[in-house]
Amino acid sequence: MSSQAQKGACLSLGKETRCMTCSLSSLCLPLSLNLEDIDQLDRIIKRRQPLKKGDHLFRQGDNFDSVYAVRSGSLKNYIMTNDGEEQITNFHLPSELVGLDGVDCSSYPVSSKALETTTVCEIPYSRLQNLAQELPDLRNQIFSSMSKEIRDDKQMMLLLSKKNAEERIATFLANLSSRFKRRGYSAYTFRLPMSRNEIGNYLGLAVETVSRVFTRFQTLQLIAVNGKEVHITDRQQLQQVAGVTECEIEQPSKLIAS
Amino acid sequence: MSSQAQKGACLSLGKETRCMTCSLSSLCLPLSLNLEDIDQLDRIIKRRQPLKKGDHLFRQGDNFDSVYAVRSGSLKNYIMTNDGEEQITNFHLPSELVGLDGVDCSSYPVSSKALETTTVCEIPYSRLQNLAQELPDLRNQIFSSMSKEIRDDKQMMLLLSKKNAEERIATFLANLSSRFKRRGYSAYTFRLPMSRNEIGNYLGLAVETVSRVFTRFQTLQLIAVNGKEVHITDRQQLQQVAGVTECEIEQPSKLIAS
DNA sequence: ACAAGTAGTTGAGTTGAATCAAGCTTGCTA
DNA sequence: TAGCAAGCTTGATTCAACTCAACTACTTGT
Repeated sequence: MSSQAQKGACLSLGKETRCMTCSLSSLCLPLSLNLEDIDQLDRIIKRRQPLKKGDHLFRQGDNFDSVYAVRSGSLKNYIMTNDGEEQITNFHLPSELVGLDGVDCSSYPVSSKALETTTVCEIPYSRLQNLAQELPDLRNQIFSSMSKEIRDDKQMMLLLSKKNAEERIATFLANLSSRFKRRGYSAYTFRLPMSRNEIGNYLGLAVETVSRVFTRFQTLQLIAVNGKEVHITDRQQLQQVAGVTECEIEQPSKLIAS
Repeated sequence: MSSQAQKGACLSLGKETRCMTCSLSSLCLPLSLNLEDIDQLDRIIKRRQPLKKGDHLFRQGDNFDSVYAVRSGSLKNYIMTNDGEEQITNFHLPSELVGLDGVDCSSYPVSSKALETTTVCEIPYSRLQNLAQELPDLRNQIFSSMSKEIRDDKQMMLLLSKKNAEERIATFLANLSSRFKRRGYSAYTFRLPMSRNEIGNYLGLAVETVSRVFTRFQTLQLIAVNGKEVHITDRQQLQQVAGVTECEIEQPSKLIAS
C-alpha cells in the first residue's frame, strides 16, 4: 500500500526534490516550460509533510493562500450543505491541481481531505501570481487547468441530471480507469481510494444503490470487485454503458496535444 | 420587451460605444482598471450585430477564438449527450462572460444560443491574452471569472445531487432574483427569458414537474406567475425553501468587495 | 381572423432509486 | 484474539418524480 502510494511520487525524495526530476512534471506541467522557467517555479514550491488519512489539506473558509499539486495518495474535495451534509465535488489523484476554485476568494470555497496517506506540493498563490506575470506559458497552464475543471464540471452536471445509476457508475469507473492509465498505472486493475459511501455521495446515489450496481456489473461480467480492488473485465462495454466515447472520458487539452 | 432588453445595454449605441461609458462596465470589469487600461481593452473589443432568438453565438466544436460579454438579452449554453439530447449548463444574463471554458481547447466545448434578441461584446482571445500579460488586474479578473464559474458549478452539483424538485426551483428563482437585482432590475418582478422546458432541462426535472412546482409555490403564496412574468411574493420564504442563505446565492467576489 | 403548431398545465398510473431493516465482512484496538 | 465498530451487501417496501395522455392558452403565419 505504502509502496503503491510512493510510485507516483518524485524520484528522489527529501529536500533535494525538484520539479525537473519529478516523474509527475509532464502531467502537472504539461506545457513545455523551458528549464529556466521550471527552475523558477521550483523555487517557490514548498514540499509538505505527508497528510495522514482523514487529515485536511484545507477547510472551507480557511484563508486562501496556496494551490496544491498532489504527488501521491488522493484527496476528496467537498462542500457543506446547510443541514451539515457533505457533498463531494471532486476526487484528486496524483498530478492534479487542487484549490484553484479559491482564486478570487479570500477563503477556500471547499474543504479538501486526504483519503489515504497523501503528499502534496504547495504553491503559494501570491508568488505564483507574480511568476505568472513573467512566464506566459505558466499563466496559460493555469488558465488551462481551470478551464478543464469547468469542462469536467459540465460533464458532471450532465451525469447528475440525465444519467441513471448504472450509467453514473460506469462513467465513474471508466473515468478513473483513464486517469490511472494516464498516470502510468493499469487501466484495468486499480484500487478505489474512496468508500462506497463516498462514491454514492459524489454520484448522487445511495450507498445501497452503488453496492447493487457493482453487483449487477459483476454478474454482467463487466468488472470484478474485491473490496476496494477493481478489475475491469470489459472496458469497451463499460464505456458503452457510460454513454461516452473514449475521448470524452479524459479529453487531452490543446496544450498537451501540441 | 425590446425596451426591457435595451435597459442593460450601453448608454450610447453605435460605433462610438466604449467600455468607459458602458453601464455594465462596473459588472463585467468589476476591478478598478485605470482609465488607460480600460482604453486598451476597449480597442480590442468588437461590437457585433445583435443575435436573433435562436441564433447561435457559437457551437460546440467551433474554432475557439473569442470570449464574449453579454450586453443585453440572454443566452443558454448547452452540451450534447451521445443520444442527441441537450443538457443546458448555464444561462447568461447581461454583464456575464461567456466562452471561458474553451480557453485550453482549440474548439468551444459547449454551444451558446440566444434565448431572445441579444447583443454581445466580442473579445478576441489572442489579443486578450497579450493584453493580460501587460495588465495584471485584467489577468486577475479573468482568473476570478473562471474561479467563480467553478464555484457556481459546484453549487449546481450539490443542487442536482441532493435537492428535491421544490428546492431546485426555489434555488433557481432566488438565484435569478439576485442576478437581476445586481444588474439594477427588480429582485421581485422579472421576466424569465427561458421556457419551462429549458428550466427543467437545466435543473434535471421534467417539464411537468416544473409546472407543478410553480403551481404549488403560487398556492403557498411564495410567487405569482403569469406566463414568463414572475413576481416573488415572499423572497425570504423562497430562500428558505432553496436551502441557502442570502450570501450563497450570489457570492460577491473578493475583487468586487475590495 | 382563423388554423395550426408550440408551450404550458393538470391528472392518472408507473417506476427507479431511496429508505428501512437485517445480516455479513473487515479491520481495529484493547 | 475477542469484541466492537464501521463498511458493505441484500431484501422488502415506499415514494418522488417520470411518463403518458388529455386539455388549454398562446403564438405565428397566411
